Amino acid sequence: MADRKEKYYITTPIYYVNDVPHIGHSYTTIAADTVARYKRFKNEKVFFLTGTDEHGQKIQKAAKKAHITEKELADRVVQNFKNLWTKLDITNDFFVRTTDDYHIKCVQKSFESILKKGDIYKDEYEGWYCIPCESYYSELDVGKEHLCPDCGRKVDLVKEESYFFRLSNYQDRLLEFYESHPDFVIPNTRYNEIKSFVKSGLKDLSITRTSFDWGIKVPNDEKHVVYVWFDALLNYISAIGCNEKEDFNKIWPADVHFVGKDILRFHAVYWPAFLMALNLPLPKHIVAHGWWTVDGKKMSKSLGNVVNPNEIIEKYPKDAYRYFLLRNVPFGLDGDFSEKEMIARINSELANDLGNLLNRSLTMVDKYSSSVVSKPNIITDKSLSNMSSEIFEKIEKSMQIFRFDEALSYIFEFIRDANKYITVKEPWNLKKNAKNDELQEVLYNIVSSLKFIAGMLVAFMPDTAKEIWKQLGFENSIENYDLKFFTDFYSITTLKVQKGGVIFEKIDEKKKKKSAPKKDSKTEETKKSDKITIDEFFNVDLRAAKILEAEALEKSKKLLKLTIDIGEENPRTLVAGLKEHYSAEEMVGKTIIVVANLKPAKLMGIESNGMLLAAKDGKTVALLSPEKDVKPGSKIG
RNA sequence: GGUGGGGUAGCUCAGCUGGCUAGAGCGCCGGUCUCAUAAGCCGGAGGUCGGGAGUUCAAGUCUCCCCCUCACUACCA
Repeated sequence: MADRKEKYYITTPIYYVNDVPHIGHSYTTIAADTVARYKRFKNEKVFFLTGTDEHGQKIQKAAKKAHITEKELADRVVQNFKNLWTKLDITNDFFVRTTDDYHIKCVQKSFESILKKGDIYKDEYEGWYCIPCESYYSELDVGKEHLCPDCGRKVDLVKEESYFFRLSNYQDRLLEFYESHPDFVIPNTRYNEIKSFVKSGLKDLSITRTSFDWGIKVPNDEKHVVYVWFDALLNYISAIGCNEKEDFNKIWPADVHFVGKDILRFHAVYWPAFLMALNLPLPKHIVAHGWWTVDGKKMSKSLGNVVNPNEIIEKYPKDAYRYFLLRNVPFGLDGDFSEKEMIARINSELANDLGNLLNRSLTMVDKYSSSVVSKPNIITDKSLSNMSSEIFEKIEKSMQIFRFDEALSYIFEFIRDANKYITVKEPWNLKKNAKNDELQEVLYNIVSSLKFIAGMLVAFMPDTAKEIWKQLGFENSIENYDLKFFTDFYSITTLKVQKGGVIFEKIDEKKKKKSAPKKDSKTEETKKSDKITIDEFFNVDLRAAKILEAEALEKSKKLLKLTIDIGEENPRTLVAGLKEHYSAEEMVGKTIIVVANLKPAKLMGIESNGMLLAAKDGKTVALLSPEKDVKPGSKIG
């Protein structure tokens, strides 16, 4: 069975269509695309999958709000993703949608098969339901006081018939598997996290719902709809034939599932368990990457700093964007996106080091050798050739562990070597002194280096590689050449170069100004949709409150217990997460502003009645307080 | 609180199983070539390698304690 596998199978997560594509989506997809291209470059057969997750309550809600059907909504958003992937030249072989027929059938079939086996069973799901949020939470989520983790309101205990997946049965097998496959989860710290999560115990998983119906119906029990992960994860097999078609075994198991760290658990715990239940082999690697911050800040809609890849690639070359994302962050860690840094890299690495190397080299070939280089009979200086083999080896190692940043740094190390070589050899002097043989060799070495560089870049910056290729004067496109043509440094016999334009323009900071108004208009948009009426505002009862006592809670990292006067008969107790910013002593006597009509919450065993207002700016937290003395209990508004 | 990472030049980070005067890239300063996108190349700038103690002939590199930070988890916003 295993022998039938023919293709390197690589996937991105399927993206939820309740969202517009942002830098994070593009990063995962570009990373996967890079591996796909790299494998193809090495003459391996590849199957590269991406797609969309289109079911669930959120979509149902959003569609209702927009007065369209769920499918119409999904169709619309899917197009956003597809368009972006086209623009980024993503080379996926297929695009899976969870609303496609084959997927629905696959989920139903898989469900039935596990049901038959006994690892799916019907029971009652007891969940805590928050009506306003329309969401279920576990006992753990809601805590002892049964409050919604999102809005803080009381949740109701709801019993609902549900099908469960017997995840608890798989705990030992999973742990065994992790032990014997230490590179199953990459990077290592994530591997440790997963292991300890599973060790701490697994509960059976509720995998159906009856409370909404935008989803895949459970066979023979149609009031149930398959819930999230059992639907979504199966895309990885539904897209390639669901263990039915001839080709399935040529592709499955997946070699790499690329995921963000937020959905690692589902891929590294649930998914292998589902596969075990289906008697299918497990994927080779789950590779989890970090988050992107923007200019050091967390990306969020409210900050209005969500990076839209479409806007970036309008302003900068697509390859520069790919390069920056892949180069700037060690895979697995969180990365920071800033246009300033991206411009710095474009200018110094792409324009100065690489672009200029191509440019100066071809100019010399034009000037000194009528645009033609040929392989000399004897090559005396093989330093660049030797370095290229070393570099390629290093790149290989880095790519095996998905360290794109390292791989790129090696390529650019070689680019610097080539620049150095030119400086040392001084072709202009060879020309002046009519040392033609030596000059020919030097030019040949340089052009061969560029050939090597183009090959190494093909996975990371496809456009750039192609452009270099064209300027080097190759008649066939770069994809037509075998790996050997690149690893064999002296594979060029003769070449007439076709010098073209500059491949990376230098960017001055002026470009940045253009982005400013764009950001503003975006913020306005979000503001518009978020506007509330005055009545809605006054639903919140804001009051001035005087702090009578304050006490730091010993066991808590963040919490202070405050006793406050808001003009009521008895003082109230309020617990606030301020310990890291204010000491208990300095709180006493202050007049602050609190939300008085918030439902009580129990924190560290103490009931908190209300919430105080504070301004947060990344690290700084500042309490709001009335500018003049007012009576405790004064209304704000 | 538990677990697992980190804390090394202004910035981003390399430094494997302990061993010559602690490295790279960027930024900065100075020099230099001229084929080139005022690019390239060379040199410099000097960082208590988080703090303290210990092991050793020898410690960013091992041990212990402490501080800070990040992730996961718990608890909780």
